[in-house]
Amino acid sequence: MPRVYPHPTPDDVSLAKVLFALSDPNRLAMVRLLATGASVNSIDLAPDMPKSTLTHHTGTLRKAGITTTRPEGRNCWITLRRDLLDTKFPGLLDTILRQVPDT
Amino acid sequence: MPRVYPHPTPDDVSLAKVLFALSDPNRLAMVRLLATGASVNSIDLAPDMPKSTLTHHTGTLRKAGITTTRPEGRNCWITLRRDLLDTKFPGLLDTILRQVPDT
DNA sequence: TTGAATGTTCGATAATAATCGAACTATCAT
DNA sequence: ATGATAGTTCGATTATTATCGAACATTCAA
Repeated sequence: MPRVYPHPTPDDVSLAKVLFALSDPNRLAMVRLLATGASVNSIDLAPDMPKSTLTHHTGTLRKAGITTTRPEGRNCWITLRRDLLDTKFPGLLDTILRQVPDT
Repeated sequence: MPRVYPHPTPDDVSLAKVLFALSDPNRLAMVRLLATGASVNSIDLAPDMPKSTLTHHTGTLRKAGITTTRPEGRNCWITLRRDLLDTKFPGLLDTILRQVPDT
């Protein structure tokens, strides 16, 4: 049975959950790596993070509506849901990605 | 001894903490009430909330750099730190306040 | 088919946060 | 002074989240 990753529909995406997901430094760093729009192998989002912790964070981002997860072989390709986020929360992503990582 | 409310300097305000503070529905609702820029009596930010819980949330917003708290008599006047937020995270507040409360 | 690699799930634990009553301080009105 | 009011602090409890090892499933390479 292949792996399946549910993604919330736009109506199910709430601002509070998006903000919460982005408020974790680990996840914020992941989102920055996805800023170009390219698909990134999940393992490259946090190479030094324990596997189960990585799964936790990628799942949090996905369930919040921030990312898509596409399985391919043994890997997961992660992308930003820019279209959804820009439509639903115009400017939010741009504002957040404009920040330098530390601030 | 009069009450004193420490406010973080701009350099001490981090995006992650701001996002976290805003990710709570109660606090997000408070920020919406402050959107006009007017000072709001703290009690009016959540009239039905227990006092100690209200103190907790107003303190979280203040320590995150989102609001100012100015004591006057027995009351506290709360304002949005729009200047700081717009300078440090341009567009963030506008984006968030543009949203309808439920989404 | 065997073994290695990737990711998930489960379970336990630690850390953090939310909630709120009670006691307290400060302030104001009378 | 006395009492009422607003807000804080403290402490306890509950809820949520983060972390991560171990066992497991899936996929791929040899």
